[in-house]
Amino acid sequence: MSATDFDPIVDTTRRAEIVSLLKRAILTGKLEPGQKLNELRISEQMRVSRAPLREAMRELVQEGILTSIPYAGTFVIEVTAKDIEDSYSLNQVLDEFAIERTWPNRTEVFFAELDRRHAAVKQATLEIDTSRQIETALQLHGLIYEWADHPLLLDTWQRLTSRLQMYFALHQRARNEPVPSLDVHEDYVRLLKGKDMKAVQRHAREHIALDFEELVSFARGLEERQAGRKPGSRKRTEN
Amino acid sequence: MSATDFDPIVDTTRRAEIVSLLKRAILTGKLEPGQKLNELRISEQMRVSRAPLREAMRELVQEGILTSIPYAGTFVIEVTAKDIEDSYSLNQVLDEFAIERTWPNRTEVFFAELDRRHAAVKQATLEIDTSRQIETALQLHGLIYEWADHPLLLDTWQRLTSRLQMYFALHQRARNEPVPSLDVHEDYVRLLKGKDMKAVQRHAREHIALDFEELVSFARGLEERQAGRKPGSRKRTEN
DNA sequence: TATTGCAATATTGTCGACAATCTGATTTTC
DNA sequence: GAAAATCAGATTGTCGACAATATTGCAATA
Repeated sequence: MSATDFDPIVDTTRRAEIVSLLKRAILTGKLEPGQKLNELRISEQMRVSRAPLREAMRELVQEGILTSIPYAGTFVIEVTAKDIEDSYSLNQVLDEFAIERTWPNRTEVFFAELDRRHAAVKQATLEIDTSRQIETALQLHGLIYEWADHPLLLDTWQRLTSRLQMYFALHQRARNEPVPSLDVHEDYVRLLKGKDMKAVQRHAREHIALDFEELVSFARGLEERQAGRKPGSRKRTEN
Repeated sequence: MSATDFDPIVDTTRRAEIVSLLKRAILTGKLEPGQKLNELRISEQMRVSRAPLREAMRELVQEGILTSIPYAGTFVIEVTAKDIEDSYSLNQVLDEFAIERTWPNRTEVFFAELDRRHAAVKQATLEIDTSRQIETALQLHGLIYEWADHPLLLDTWQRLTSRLQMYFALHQRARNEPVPSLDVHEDYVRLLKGKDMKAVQRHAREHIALDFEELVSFARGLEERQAGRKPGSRKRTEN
């Protein structure tokens, strides 16, 4: 090994750029659920041809945040209360597993990173940009997946995270307040540093349940409003 | 609602066609791990332009069975023993959850389908085409996911299944025998019809463990042989 | 009036060609 | 002779144009 370790060069292809732009737009709620993505318009706005845009969209379809109907269009996924419930229940299962796997890997570096991310969460609560709060909270949460030494699990969770981030952003956008539960992180971090693995698992189960409670009821409200103007199943065409 | 319910029209786009062709080729082992996919060659063989082919490849990259390096190429994923172990451990976790979710949904229709798939497995053992055995076994196994009423879980499992199918196919291709454990399915089906959910979960944990044991040791062998000629990290170039 | 048929338009799917990048061999330089 | 520079070939990434398909509005019809 050489004296210094270098990170791999960033792959700078238009496609990758487009992916992150689109993803950001979707996860922050700038592109609303159900909205159609007009290829020509977007490619013109981005000053890019449709080829890399379409490839990027294929990726996001497979990632689960877009859905495509041949010859009809590609749309941001709709969000139902059941979607959120499902994400929640799967998240519970994965969390428990991730904690189990990460448990023996908690080195000093781990704890340092844990503190760093926890601080970032607390910092974000002071900022104006509410989406930062979601982002930092999810990053704190993701630590147990990154240290699980289980790429497949990490990948699975990241896919799930995309949806979670979208749900939280939607909620935040509708009401103008962040999802509650901020001091819970204190307990979470403290438990992760402790010796009782089961306690962390229990805590993850319960504390996250709180956040979701709010989300689900929010989604139910959304659905009822949607159901009201459902007949016709309109598709929005803007951007 | 009309008198009869119609299924949606099949979407027949070249891209979708290509996806299933490529996927089949990879999952049956016709395309080997590490192998590079030459876009021009494949597009000519399929009599298709590179655009839909590339889009199809993007999907499979996201699906996790291809990996792409910008300006270098797209390759079939390599298979390490750890990959298989990880797939196995995640599968265990998901199985337990799927069984729990499916448990209350076991209607008569479920049992009928269970028997049908079990029969298909037994049928496949008689056939020459060994890949059918893998396919039917995985389909039997997938039933608990299809009946879990949890699209996200199903999606997650299907992604996992792609890998599993690939692993089994690799094993089968190297040695010329199927993975053992055929009568285990008898117990599995019987338990699924019973009243003890925990028993099914336990059984899933243990019986699947057997299959994987063989796979992992097989992969270890592969790795050692690869390690021997590793220096240079050669990439195969044939189709 | 509701439904069907048809034309016009918009949008997605696909193609062939060009540009950017990598790879490997050859030449140059020390 | 070995390392660096250069160049040709091959391959991937991107582009603009065309083909296939869906949608919309209006007229025709019962």
